[in-house]
Amino acid sequence: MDYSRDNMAGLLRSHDINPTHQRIEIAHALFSRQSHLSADQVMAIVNTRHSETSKATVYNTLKLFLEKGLIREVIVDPSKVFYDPNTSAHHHLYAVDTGELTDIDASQVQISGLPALPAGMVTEGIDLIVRVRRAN
Amino acid sequence: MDYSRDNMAGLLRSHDINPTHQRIEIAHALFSRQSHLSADQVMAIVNTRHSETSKATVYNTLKLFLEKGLIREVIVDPSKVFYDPNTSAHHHLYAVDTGELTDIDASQVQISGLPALPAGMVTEGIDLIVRVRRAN
DNA sequence: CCGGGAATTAGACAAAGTCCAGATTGGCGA
DNA sequence: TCGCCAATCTGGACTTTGTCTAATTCCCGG
Repeated sequence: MDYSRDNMAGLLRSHDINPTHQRIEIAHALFSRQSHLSADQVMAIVNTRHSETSKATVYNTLKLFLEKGLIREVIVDPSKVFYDPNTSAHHHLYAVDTGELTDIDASQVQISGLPALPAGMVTEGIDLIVRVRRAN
Repeated sequence: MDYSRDNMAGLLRSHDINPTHQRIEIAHALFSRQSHLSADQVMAIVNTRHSETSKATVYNTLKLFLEKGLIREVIVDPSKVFYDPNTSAHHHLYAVDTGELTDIDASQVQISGLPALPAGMVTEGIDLIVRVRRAN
């Protein structure tokens, strides 16, 4: 995959997002790493050289990417949300002591026996989180 | 089940927790309702008549109950943690628009095909969250 | 070059949760 | 019963994550 800045513009456009400088930088930070980042981490990466992007823009942009289905939100730690550039079906392995977050491919995993949804409700997503820690 | 205040003392003792006034009130709030409460909600319930328990104590006590295995933590909403007096195996159904959180009995649900854990790691728990919203 | 809507910004603000030093409590031995 | 001591509780300052707003900047079509 090509995650160069140049290609980010196309990616954004294909998701109906106006590609601006800041948005390209933020997309690049997430996609070139292919890892789970918090808003804080994204801000730090984007502003390494000199301050370029404000906090408000980082939060707004991440929310926009989320709405447009470009990235996913992973809620495993009460203190911060992680953003995941991998939107294909997958689950997560969370090391509670180190805070490390890894993907689990969903194609091997089967979940069966879930009860029917309450009437008038639709599933927005199913999150499966395996919490692990060092054996002592 | 008897979730009277009198019985809370025994419950706490059986989990190796010194039963104090405040701890009994907090346990009573959670267990008599059998529902998922946030720290804020616990504090509001405990202090309905007149202020009796400080914020610090509520947070400390919930953390203590958690360590001692008396309650569980449910992380579904980035803005607040819920505490669950039901520690038997079960999953959760989360209505993203209303914030309502319901239990899913785990006995009917099967999860298969999870990959082996990394060496030296043990599972602390598996959280399965079904996110739903109103169909439009 | 100009006007206007979209995007960005700094900084004030809000809410959840943590921390600390001092005050209170309650159980126990004398 | 009394006084002591460790455990517990407290108010309030503080931190962190995230939101909001009003003012500015950017960019594009004409």
